Amino acid sequence: MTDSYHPARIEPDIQQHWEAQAAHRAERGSGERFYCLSMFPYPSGKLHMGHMRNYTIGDVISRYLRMCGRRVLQPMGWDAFGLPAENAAMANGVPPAEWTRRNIAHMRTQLKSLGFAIDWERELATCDPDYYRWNQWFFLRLLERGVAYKKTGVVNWDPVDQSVLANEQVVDGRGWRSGALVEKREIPMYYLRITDYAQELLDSLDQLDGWPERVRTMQANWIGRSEGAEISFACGTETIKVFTTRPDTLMGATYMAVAAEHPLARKAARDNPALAEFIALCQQGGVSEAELATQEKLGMDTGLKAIHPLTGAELPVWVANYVLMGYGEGAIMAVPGHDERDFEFALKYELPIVQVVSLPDGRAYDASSWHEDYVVKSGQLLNSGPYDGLSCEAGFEAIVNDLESRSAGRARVQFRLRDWGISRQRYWGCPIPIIHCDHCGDVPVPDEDLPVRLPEDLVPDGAGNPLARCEAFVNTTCPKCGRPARRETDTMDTFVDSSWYFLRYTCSDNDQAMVDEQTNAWMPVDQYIGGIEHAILHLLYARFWTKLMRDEGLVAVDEPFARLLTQGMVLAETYYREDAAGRRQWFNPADVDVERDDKGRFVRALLRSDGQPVHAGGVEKMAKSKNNGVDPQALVDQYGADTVRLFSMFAAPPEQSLEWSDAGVEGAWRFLKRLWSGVRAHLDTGSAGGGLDPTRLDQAGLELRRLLHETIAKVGDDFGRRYTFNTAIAAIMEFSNHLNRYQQEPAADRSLCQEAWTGIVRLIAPVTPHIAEALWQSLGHAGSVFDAGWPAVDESALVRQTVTLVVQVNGKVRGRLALPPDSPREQVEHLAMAEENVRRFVEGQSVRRVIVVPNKLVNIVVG
RNA sequence: GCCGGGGUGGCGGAACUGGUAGACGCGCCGGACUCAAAAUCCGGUUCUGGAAACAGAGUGAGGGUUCGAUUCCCUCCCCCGGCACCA
Repeated sequence: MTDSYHPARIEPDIQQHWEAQAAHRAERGSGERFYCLSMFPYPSGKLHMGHMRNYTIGDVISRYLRMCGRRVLQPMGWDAFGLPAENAAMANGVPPAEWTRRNIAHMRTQLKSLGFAIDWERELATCDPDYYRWNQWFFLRLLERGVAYKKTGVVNWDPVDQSVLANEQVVDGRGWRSGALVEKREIPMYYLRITDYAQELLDSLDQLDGWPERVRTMQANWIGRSEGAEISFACGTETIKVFTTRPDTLMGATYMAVAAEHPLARKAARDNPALAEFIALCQQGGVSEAELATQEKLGMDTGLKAIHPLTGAELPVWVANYVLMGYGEGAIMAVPGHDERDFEFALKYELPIVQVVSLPDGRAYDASSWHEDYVVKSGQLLNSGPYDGLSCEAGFEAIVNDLESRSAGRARVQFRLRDWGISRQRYWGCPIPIIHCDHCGDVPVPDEDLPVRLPEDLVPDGAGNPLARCEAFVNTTCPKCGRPARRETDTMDTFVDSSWYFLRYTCSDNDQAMVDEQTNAWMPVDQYIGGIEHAILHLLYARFWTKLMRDEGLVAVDEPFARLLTQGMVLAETYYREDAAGRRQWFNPADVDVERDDKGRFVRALLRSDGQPVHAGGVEKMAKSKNNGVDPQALVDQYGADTVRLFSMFAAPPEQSLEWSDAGVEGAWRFLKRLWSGVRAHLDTGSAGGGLDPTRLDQAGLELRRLLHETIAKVGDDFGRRYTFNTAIAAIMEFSNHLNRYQQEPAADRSLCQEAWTGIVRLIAPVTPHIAEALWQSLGHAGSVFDAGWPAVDESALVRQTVTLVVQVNGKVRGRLALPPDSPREQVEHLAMAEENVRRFVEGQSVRRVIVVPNKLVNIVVG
């Protein structure tokens, strides 16, 4: 053992040793299986702090459970298809395949240098044909079952680049490269019927009790089940079908509104140029919901009249940009009296507003301004003819019944969730295995011809999909009739790739089948860890895909992830200077020095290169745009993997955002140095001397041993149940402070010190595995610390001689009592009253109550 | 706009079931060691008053429930995540 801690010397050796021993192979061990999965990274170039944090959390859990005797699978792979590779190709002229594979190689090296207990034999990349062939194979099964189907969908269209744009490529309504105004355009796409699974996806959320409540709530709201009615309004020879959650307010409907894309709107526009112009206006802008929901409400009368199915009254039909074609029927009955958006619209276009539900406490209705209580369902119907006086519930039922008897409507459940469009007009993705034949139509590629390989040498240029221009790919023959035909050039949404990768890890060596019996042996994933930003889409699609595979008889589980941990973002301070035009130039925190006053408060920040001040821009998510990224690799090179791992686990609990601090890293480094020198000092005193005999310990020894076993209990609880690694580490630090102090006493018991150090080394091992292995051997053990087992709590060591009770008067602390545990209530009260300081506050007042919480607190209520 | 989450010392955070607010770490202040510096070690550190004992205030703002509220309820402010083609 060296005198001081040198991570650069020990870490590579230990990593090589693990590799030589195949220490992280999932088949090792004999205990119950545990599948610990971290969300796989997009290979963007190099590891960032978010990855580092995510995988450290997974590694701590994996290594802790491994020490507890579980057989742990911790795999790793690459979410390797996607837009950034195409953007990099445009910038550098390098094919996405080459760029991606180079990034993977580099990031794999980085992950290895961090010492994660990953079973690398199962590694996969979604851009490998061996992986994506199964996307294609399963897509064909879904097509056979009718789960996959084709229909048109709306996309962002850049008229200059002649390209479909992703939502993030639309900036302020314009294409990010061309600057052209973006238009909505309808194109044919493949969809998956996730709405057929909406009810099951909603219902089984209840079983996911290992998921954070907020994620379940977000998913439930996303699925958005609502009970209401479908109502048909005659409109000339056509019918306008609407869905409403408030059929009870039908008598308050004063106009109809349809989406700009609604067939009726298009028809009406044919001989109405003004309306056609308005519809064209609605086609401008992007398709994202945030954009649609925040735009100004606009509308135009079509001149058409719809017939109210109960009263026969004529209602004007409007086109309105707040009605979405993608939700419900693309048309609504507007009840401005009891819907805020309809109200706003009616007020703007001077449409009639009718109150049909009475307000609570007989409040007066005000048709000139909106009030929240207009949507309440607790009142009685009025202005509703035969339904007057009914409650909303009764009115709902009566009106739906009447509609049904006239074949003008029925009760129906509607989901907010829409079917999943999986077609992407992009090159770097999994080809959709379809061949278009002029004679046979859309023909699935036969299973034996899979995979449809993506050519890997194309370079996108931003103008459309290069795959569509790749003759060698596009031109083929029809599998049915053998005549010349064209391949589909759309690729799959990358969410398809990430919807089942966790299944493939369990059987990645099987080239005959998508999954096998190993899959059912490992599934479900016991613990899934990833960013909160995936709370809805990725997790919902993965749940859905798992159910699809279950219904195909491929997997046994209903739900893929038993327990979910959503980690927070990694943040860092930002610094900038403003130029004359008000543009900000951002400086990396590593290049800035901070001056503080003598109370440690921030005074100013100076750029190291020129000594001149910069502005502090607050703490933000690490991002290229703010130049506040901290490179984990630089820190690993400087301090070693253990220090970086330790700080990232210590600085915040996993669910919260983590603020990066170089000074904090320094603190983690100091702790590991003290740990090293503490063990070193212990070993320098000579032999540990026989076994520990607790009965021969003095007061200080008993106290230290109690702290040791309290710490073992606390750390095990924090690692195993709470997943609050920060408090586990704090407890280990606290105990090691005590131990360092204790072992400097001349009367310190050497055997107790030995027990304590071997305890600490095992407790910290999941977080800082390299130093733990090294110290474990220094303390005289052969073999790996991860084979040593988790330390056991000695219950007898936990017994306390005294407990401290707080004495309060009227809820304010006025004194403390040191008493044997479980002292009788009378004695506690008596001693509390006798306290000098307590008497001062009780004197002259009458004692009304005395509350005693055993072993904790006495509160004397006076007054 | 809609859905979800958060706000505690100079800073990151702790307080797990309504019971001592500020564990642990950073920073800062003072001291030891050193020719000196770095590193290391020891002590102090919520704010206000006080030499101290101690007292008062204090968990985004305001109100409520309770013997007792960071924790439960109501109203408001600010920050962050998601919104279906970023992953």
